[in-house]
Amino acid sequence: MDQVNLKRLAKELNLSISTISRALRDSYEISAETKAKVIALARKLNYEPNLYASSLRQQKSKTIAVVIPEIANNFFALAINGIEAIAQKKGYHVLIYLTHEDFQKEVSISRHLFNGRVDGILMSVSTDTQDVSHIEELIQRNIPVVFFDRACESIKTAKISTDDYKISYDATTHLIKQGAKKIAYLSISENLSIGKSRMLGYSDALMANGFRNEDNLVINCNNNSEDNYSIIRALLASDDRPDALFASVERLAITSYYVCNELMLDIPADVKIVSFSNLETAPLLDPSLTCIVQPAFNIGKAAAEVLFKALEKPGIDLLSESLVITSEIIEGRSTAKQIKKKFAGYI
Amino acid sequence: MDQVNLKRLAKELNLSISTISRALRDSYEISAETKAKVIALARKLNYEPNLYASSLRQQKSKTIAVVIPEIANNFFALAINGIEAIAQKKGYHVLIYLTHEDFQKEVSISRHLFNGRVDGILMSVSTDTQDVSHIEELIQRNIPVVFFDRACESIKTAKISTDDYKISYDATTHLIKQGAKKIAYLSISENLSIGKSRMLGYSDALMANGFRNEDNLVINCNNNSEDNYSIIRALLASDDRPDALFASVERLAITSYYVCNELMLDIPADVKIVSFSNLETAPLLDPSLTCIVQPAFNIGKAAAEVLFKALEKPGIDLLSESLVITSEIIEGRSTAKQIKKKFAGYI
DNA sequence: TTTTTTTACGAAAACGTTACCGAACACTTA
DNA sequence: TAAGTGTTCGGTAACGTTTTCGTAAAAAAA
Repeated sequence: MDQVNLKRLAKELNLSISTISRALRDSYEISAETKAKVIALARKLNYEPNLYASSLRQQKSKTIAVVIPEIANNFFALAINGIEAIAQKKGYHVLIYLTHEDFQKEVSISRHLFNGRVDGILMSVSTDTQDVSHIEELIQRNIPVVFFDRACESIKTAKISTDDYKISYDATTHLIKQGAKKIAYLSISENLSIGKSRMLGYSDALMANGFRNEDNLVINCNNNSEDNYSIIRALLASDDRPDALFASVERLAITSYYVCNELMLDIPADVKIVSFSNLETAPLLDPSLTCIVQPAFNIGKAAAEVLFKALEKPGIDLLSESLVITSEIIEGRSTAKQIKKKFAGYI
Repeated sequence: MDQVNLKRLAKELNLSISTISRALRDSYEISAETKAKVIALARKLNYEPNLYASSLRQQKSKTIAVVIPEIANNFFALAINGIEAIAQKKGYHVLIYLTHEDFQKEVSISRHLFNGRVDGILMSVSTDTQDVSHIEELIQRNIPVVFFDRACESIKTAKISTDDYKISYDATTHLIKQGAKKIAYLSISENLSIGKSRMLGYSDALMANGFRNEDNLVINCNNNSEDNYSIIRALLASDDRPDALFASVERLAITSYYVCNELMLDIPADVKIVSFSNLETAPLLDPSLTCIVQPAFNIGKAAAEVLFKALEKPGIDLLSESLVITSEIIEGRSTAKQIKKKFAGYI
């Protein structure tokens, strides 16, 4: 019996297990001196409560899950940072699950969470999630789910998103102002709510600026980076190639840079590029990239805060806790008007 | 009673709880037909075992912890990817804890893990970890710990690292070959084992190439990015500034790029830069960055594999499972010999 | 036939914690 | 004095699972 548990403490102090438990939880039923003795011994022996026992007993785990498509992506990494900051403050543990944009994996992960593994879930769905019954089942089982960034519209719960429509509209308008005549939109998925909003912002901006319907040039990319390279290469190698790209996610912009390098296309003279991105090095790229920067850390924080609100007040109407946080366009040389000309200290 | 648990299944099938349990675990004591009935109902009701109950009973949790300094860092993000790949294959859950390079937080996290919260731990220590008693206590409590990248030398357990000494030696030699006369080493911590190895590789390479002792120019940076900016700015603004920087971690290289931009210093003509880095955009930077690329994904995978080996065979000698994986130098223009001259398609 | 073995299941005890129900004791109040 | 009240603690039943032990009934061996 070298385990440090309540029984061990009780035996050493000649007290009952329940007294020890209450002393450690600072119950009013225990005298100050007893509490002091118990706490002193607990500290001395490095007592840590067995989370599994107390979770089983209390039917709550002090743990939340974060389900995201990928982690090698600045947006999600920063969001996790925000989530973790709140969770650590609240004394919660954070489980990370990666779907790798695979719907089946997302379902399988959700099923693992069906039975009280976690108290709540923060989720950004994968690109090919259409059937949402696995998420509905979670909610039915009283496990609150809060979406951040990528949400399922049909599910009535909190969604922490950014102003995707407006900022896409603005970014497209920016491209037009900078002289772009033919703008391609690089899409990853039409299923995603954010995909829809972003694409709509793009096409509405085109219409508002006198473009015609046939100018709506949506290029469907996917989750395979080699495929995407081919797709974008084909696009930019064609005779009537666009003179501007609007990348709906960061990695499509990066791929576009590589393609431009290979095809010896000058950014921004031949092709202007704007992208959703949280790249720390965006200003250091050649040329610096015009980004739509989402406040990833704050999105994570906000999502976590809403989730904890739901955990503290069960039965709260989560749908009405939805939040829209504004993004920001950081201009780089990748959408500059003039012929490319470099000088140090730019940006 | 809308909970789906063994009792519920037992009642619906008129069987005992233990029979249900054994049927689901495919025990030889249960007839094929009973098993079939149980499994069918379990599937129909979306039964998922309560992890807390079984963890409590079995004294193991099918969960591992990953303790790292930060997550908004490509190296750690990729390492987690590797870890998660193995964990998901083995049916394990992954808890992420961030220390934010704060020793106290590392201790507090470790203490949380003292009592069976996880079956094993993968750890990359924070820069200011010197006292390692919290880690030793974990091992004493029979929780295997495997270090990756940043290890504590004094602790006798598996360390998955890269060839830091050799690759630093090579990188420094490369700088010298490219014409660098005065090379500064940007350090984050002398405590860290990897810090020591990297620094030693640097200084040994200097000595081997006829540099003198006083050429050993080690600049101590820290975890505050503003501090680092000032430190590097002071270094590069001085009259006898170095003509090359060896950044021991990625973010110091990025900061150096920003400083060079501000001071209008040309990379590589005025200052050459080489850095440990897993930046996906390194070849796209202006100029492209010469990187020491650590195989982050494989390090994570290898560390997880060693940990699972220990979990499957308790009592294994972890120290002898240590592994050294080789890094690779990817040359960019940031260490080019010639005066800066740009052409498309480079790299 | 009787005895042993095998098959297939049930009862119950754990795992460590929390919470409900008392209960002894001192003290106050009617 | 009797009844109520507050304080401080112990006993015990859960939480859902796994596992040891026991035991009927059926099958095999004697």
